[in-house]
Amino acid sequence: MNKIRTRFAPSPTGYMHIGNLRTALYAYLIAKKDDGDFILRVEDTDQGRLVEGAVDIIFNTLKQCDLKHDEGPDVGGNYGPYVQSERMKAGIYHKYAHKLVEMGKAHYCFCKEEDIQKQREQQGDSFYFVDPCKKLTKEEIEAKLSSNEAYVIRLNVEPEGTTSFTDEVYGTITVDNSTLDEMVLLKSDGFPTYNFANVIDDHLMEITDVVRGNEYLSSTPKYNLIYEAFGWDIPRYIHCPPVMKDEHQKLSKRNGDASFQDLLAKGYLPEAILNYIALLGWAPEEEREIYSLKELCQAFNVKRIGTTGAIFDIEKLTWMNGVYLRNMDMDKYYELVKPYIQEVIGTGFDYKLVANAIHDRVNILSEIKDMIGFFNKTDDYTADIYTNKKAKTDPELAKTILPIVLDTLSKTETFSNENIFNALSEKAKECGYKNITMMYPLQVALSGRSVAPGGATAIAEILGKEETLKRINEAISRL
RNA sequence: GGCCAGUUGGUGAAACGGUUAACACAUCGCCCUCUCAAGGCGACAUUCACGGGUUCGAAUCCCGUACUGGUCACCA
Repeated sequence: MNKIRTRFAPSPTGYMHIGNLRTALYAYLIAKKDDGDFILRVEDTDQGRLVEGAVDIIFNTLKQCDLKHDEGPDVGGNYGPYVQSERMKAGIYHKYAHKLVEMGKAHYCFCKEEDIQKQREQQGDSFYFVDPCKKLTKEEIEAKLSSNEAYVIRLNVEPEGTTSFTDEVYGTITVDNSTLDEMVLLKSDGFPTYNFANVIDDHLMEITDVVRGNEYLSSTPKYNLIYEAFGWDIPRYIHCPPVMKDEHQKLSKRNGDASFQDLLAKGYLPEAILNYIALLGWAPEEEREIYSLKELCQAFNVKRIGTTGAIFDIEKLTWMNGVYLRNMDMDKYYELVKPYIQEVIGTGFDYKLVANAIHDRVNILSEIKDMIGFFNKTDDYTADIYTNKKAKTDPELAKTILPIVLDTLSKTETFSNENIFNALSEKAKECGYKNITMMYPLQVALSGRSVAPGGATAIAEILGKEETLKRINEAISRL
């Protein structure tokens, strides 16, 4: 069996959105599952729609996701992407288009846009373009060519019969040839159409498995006609269901929907994003959802790709991101979280202790900011937040509790979480309070919040004895 | 409009003719607990878009209807 070769073939027209990335992921996984090759090819044949920097975004996104491609032109010792506009300069597409004309499988067309429009108006809904240029004699064509008349090259298609192909996901699909038009292969600006360049390159690059979005499902027979015209083998097709924004709309860059870059900026991890999107439209055999890229390579199976659009659910991604953060090696976690913590509280506090305090509650990195703001300065609050059902506390009780806490802590020598906790628990027992009745007012005094990360004693440790006592005093004076 | 495809809970989904219709997110309870989380436990689709068939038996097979999406470019 030939080595599996897949490719990701985006056009550089903007940001990389999640649906795109998932297609890249699937292409990668399909190749890597069988130790095959993954290729990156930029399809920039529409010069009008190019977006500055889009190639870099694609390139960097794949890099950040660790979706490495296996070959490409040499760029400073690394593999760059194949770029179709570069390949065009070498005359590849031009050559193959003209070869098809020689073979009698394609023809020159000199029609203007108005000519086609006219037919469209005459025929109405059941429009099928009949190209008058097909009847041109050799001499007429030569004459037009030598007078530099603009032309395109169109594939010859007989409108009789049917064409069918088998997609690995959607099964066998048959269409009427009368629905297939004589598509343009080479545009009048000399560029190949996407369809044509795509087929030529897939063949030349020996792509065995074409992985792409299901919007190409209905044009696949047209591609096959090109393969057949050349007498080339048709690849396996794997059309992926769309990733949706909601029930009706696909995820798109135009609406500013979740792009990979946006998610990164919000503090989602590439590994978590990849893991999550793998599950949109594909289901593993095992009852498990957390997979590293490597594990995904093993577990992936084309047969389990679904056929329905999947709605992108940021809540589940958020949960999964939290799982990654919690399961991560602690040193790695500290490094990751350090800049977010220090951005808010500077270097005055031990960032590792803060990191520990928020470890179980951070799902996305951008949440950290709001979580720890009170370390700098106690939040503004009103006394009514001392009222807590579970702790059975209220502002009145706080007036008696807080001085006890102050007294206890001022006598605590080694100001560690454990020591503080033990001292306070003991005191609580002595006074006949539940722990929480002591702890909750302390938390409020230190943070100004009814909800704070880590627990009151952990906060006290981080703040240090001096600051802790100061804040308790302030709190008492406010009551 | 023609053609192609899809339709299991709020969401991702499993099930390959016979199960109480898995599992996960979300939601809601309870437990644990120094708040919130995290963790543990439990609840949550009398039903698989609808209507007919086939079958002892259908979410699973067949037909029709409805709805949704895709596609009909010198865009990808």
